[in-house]
Amino acid sequence: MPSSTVEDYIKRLYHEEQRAPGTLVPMGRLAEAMNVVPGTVTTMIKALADSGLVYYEPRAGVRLTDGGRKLALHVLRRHRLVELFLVQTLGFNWSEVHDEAERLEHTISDKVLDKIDAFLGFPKADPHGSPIPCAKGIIAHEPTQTLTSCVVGERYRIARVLDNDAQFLQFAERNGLVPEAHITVISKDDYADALVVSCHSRNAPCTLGSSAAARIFVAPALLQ
Amino acid sequence: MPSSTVEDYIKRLYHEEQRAPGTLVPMGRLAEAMNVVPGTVTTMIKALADSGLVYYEPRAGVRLTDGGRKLALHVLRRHRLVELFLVQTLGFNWSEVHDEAERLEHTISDKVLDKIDAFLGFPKADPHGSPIPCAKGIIAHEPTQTLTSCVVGERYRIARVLDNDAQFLQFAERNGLVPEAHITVISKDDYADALVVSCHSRNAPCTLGSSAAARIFVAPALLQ
DNA sequence: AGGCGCATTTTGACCAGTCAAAAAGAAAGA
DNA sequence: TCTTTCTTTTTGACTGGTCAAAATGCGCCT
Repeated sequence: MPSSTVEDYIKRLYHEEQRAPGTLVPMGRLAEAMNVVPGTVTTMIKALADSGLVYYEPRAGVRLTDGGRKLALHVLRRHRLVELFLVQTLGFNWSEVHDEAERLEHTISDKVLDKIDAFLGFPKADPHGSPIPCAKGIIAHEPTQTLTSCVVGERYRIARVLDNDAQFLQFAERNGLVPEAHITVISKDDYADALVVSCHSRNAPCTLGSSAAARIFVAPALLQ
Repeated sequence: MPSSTVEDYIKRLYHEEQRAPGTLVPMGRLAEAMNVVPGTVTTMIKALADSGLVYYEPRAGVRLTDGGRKLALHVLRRHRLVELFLVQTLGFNWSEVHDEAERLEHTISDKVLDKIDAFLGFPKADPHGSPIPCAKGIIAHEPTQTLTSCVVGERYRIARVLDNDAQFLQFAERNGLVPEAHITVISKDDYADALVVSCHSRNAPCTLGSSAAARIFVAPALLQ
């Protein structure tokens, strides 16, 4: 059984890989993501490489092996099912559940996980729109286009909102920026580093800085 | 925040104290309960004494302080609410949930715990009949009489079945020996170390050895 | 009182995970 | 090519929790 520390490294590494697919993740980046000093990462990654979860190229970086990816998706599945469960069944707000899930994802057994999955009706996505990997470790395509690269005037559908900042999630909810909402970018100002987005079924448009806009992923609008 | 190891020591100590109220728990007994060697317990108990959770008398034994008891009851509350939740909401059998709860009890936050408590309607007891401490750390009186000390021929109500052995729980369930069931001890044979118990609302009586009988706690029968 | 047996404590060691700080590589500029 | 700078690795140390085995203390029996 991998320790919860190991699971955390693997999960982080998965996330960092997503941000720049096909490249090795540098140790420094992983250290920052894990909130430890670089030396600690070097030590840990060597151990993970020995146990076959990652491919490690000294002084270049690190990448998940197939086994590592499988573990990452398993952790992600637990995380996202727990998040949805907390929101759907226990009535939590979507901004509160990330930290809770961060701890619970390491202690939920497969047996409990399967019961939760069935109880929720085998859901496809968590409350933030992130796809839930299935038990076999297959995950739906995660959208890659964010608000920052939207064409002004086009209609889009919000697919996913990054969940690691509770404050931002509260802001997003207040402004109707939630999965499945349809929106249009009204204007974009590259110099001010900001854009104005109008949420269909809302009156007041709202303004986002680019780092906030980058947290919102979009997909093509549904017809009509 | 106490580590989950600390919580485990405190919880075990609470259980051992229950078995012989008012006396110091010897280190050896705690070592056995925790499944570690005695030296480990000595080290750990010294640390717990330093942090004020236990009173430690060298070479005599150890006992919870008020602070320690409060923590123990908090852990117990988590354990029992989780057990009930797993049975009631996720459809687990009462024999499966002990081990799951054993891990989850250390990662459930107060926030989640309160939600579960409300979701279940502020229950008073877990699926095995053990009382659930309230949020303030007050626990209902746990019954002390077991099947072994029942008067032959008298009617009793099963109050609680110890939950630490899944096999036994399955056996108990098969024979109707569950909380709130009314039973009568039909005969007792001290030399054979066994007794025969008849379960009201069942046809066939069943035979229990004394160590099994000691796992079943009874209370006065409800009137007719 | 003297010694025996048993529970307990001490000692030294280990593993996982971490940090601080020194050492080593690599890349890039002059 | 030489030097500077930045990242990465190494080294030594520490914490929490554990074990094995030796040392200690206590009660009890004769």
